[in-house]
Amino acid sequence: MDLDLRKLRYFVAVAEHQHFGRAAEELYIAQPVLSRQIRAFEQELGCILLVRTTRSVELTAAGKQLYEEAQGILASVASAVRRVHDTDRGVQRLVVAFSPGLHVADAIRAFTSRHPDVETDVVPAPWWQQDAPLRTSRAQVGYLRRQFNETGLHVIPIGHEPRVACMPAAHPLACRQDLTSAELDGQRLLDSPKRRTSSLEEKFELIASGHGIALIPLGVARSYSRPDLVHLPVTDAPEVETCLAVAADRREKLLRDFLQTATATLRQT
Amino acid sequence: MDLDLRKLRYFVAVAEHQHFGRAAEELYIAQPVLSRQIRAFEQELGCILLVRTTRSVELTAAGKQLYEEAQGILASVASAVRRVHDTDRGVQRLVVAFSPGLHVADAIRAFTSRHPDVETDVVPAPWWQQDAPLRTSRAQVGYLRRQFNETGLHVIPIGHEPRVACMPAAHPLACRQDLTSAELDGQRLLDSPKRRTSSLEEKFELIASGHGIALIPLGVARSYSRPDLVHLPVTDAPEVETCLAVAADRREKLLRDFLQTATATLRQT
DNA sequence: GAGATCCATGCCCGTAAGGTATCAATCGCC
DNA sequence: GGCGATTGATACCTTACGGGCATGGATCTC
Repeated sequence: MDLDLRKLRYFVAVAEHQHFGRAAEELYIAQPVLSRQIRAFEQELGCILLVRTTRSVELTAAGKQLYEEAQGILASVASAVRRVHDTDRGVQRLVVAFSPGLHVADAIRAFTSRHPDVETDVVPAPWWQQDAPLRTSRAQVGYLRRQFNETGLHVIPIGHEPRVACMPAAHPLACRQDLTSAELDGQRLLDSPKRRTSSLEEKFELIASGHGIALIPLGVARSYSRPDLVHLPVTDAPEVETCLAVAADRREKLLRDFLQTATATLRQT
Repeated sequence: MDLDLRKLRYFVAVAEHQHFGRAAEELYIAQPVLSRQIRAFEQELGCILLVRTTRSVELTAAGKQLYEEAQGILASVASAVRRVHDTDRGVQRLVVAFSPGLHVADAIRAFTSRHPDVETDVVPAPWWQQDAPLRTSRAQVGYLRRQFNETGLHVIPIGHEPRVACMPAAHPLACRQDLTSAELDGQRLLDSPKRRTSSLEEKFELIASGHGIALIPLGVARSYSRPDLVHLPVTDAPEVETCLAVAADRREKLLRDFLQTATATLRQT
């Protein structure tokens, strides 16, 4: 079974755009090539991944499954290659996962000044599965919002964040100063870590187009502001805890140092 | 960065054989092809993976790193493809990891007779990291020896196993009926889950060639017997616990059913 | 020093990936 | 209902790369 990563990447592009033309554009290849490659890929795999008409491209069940799997495969290949390069060049590296809106810059700056020899990277943590980069050892430590399965992870709480209601600027409640959760009762809420296939951007798109409103952490709201959305404090909504997390079986000195530096940085501010 | 899985497989073959000719033979390609592919692979990666002389092939540090990474990548690609096929065909599958010498056949037979619609697979668990297949979700449940990090796993003890001393047939102690651990004091012991790069076969090779002796679970000794090695009971060595393990966040009905069937099977025997 | 072993190089061929031009089906619109 | 726009598929050509064979060149053995 000689799955080809090139074709897998092609498939991912098509799956994401649901459009052969745009996917081809992104991949810098001609559209007919993409059509043929995808068809060949389906034949190699022995199952149909996409249902195409001239007006739409949709994923089949197998296609959806492959798309999910592909995320992990491509990401782990990329980070494996990076680790090989690191080993080759003899550098140590610390990869920090972060949830959007949490600022890791201070801690990383402090850390790199103490360890100029260690290279650092940051990777975003998917909102629907904050712990994924830690579990797949793509990152060694994470600045995360505490809404994930903590088994096997060591978690250090570092703060709190209020939740705000995110709604279209045209919404009847949008002119208010703040809200209580009771006032949101009648509203359709698009809620959190359940639907695995949608990105934050998609979620905002849904909200902007009037499909509902959402309760999101303040930091997320700040980092994704759009003119057609407003964010209102919800006075009695439970706060979100933010935390540092590391895989419980990691014991490297580098990690301990980072945690120490990070918590020290927090205490100063 | 367009890493090619074919070349990665080629590299793995060479790394395992440390010999281009034999690797090529295993891959059913000509040796010159392999030489060129590996060289091209090194250029794509931008680092040297192998130091070759006409008499030996050795992995560089980067090569060793890549070899480690490759194991995981290739395994996860293979299991991803299988899951895609499963989704396509609409079948459910249960993958059982097992440590060598633990017999899972009864439980699986009982399970499949209760769930003829569910396909089952078994995969070997690496001795130096029994929990790996569960952590990478390559398997949903494992028959393992209880010598791994249990955080995030749900563990059900199912039995005990004595340890035996494994030594060359020519060893001075080899004629004994049994031993006590005190008698092993002077001996060089090759012990357990530390060296991550060696297979069980290599370990036995080391023992056979007189580099030391090892304490291993009886079941392992039984399933890997060689004429040039003998296994002697060590009367006071601590026993190894065997167990069923599942990822703590897995809650599928299928898994519960399997655990139930498996423990019931144990009680009968 | 002769022979064996083993990786590298040179040369050839076939397949498959990529490009351009074009077709065919569907939708929107007047 | 017909026309144009959009979009995926097909046809055909070119190029690049994987693979095979023959052979070179280095190293170890005896």
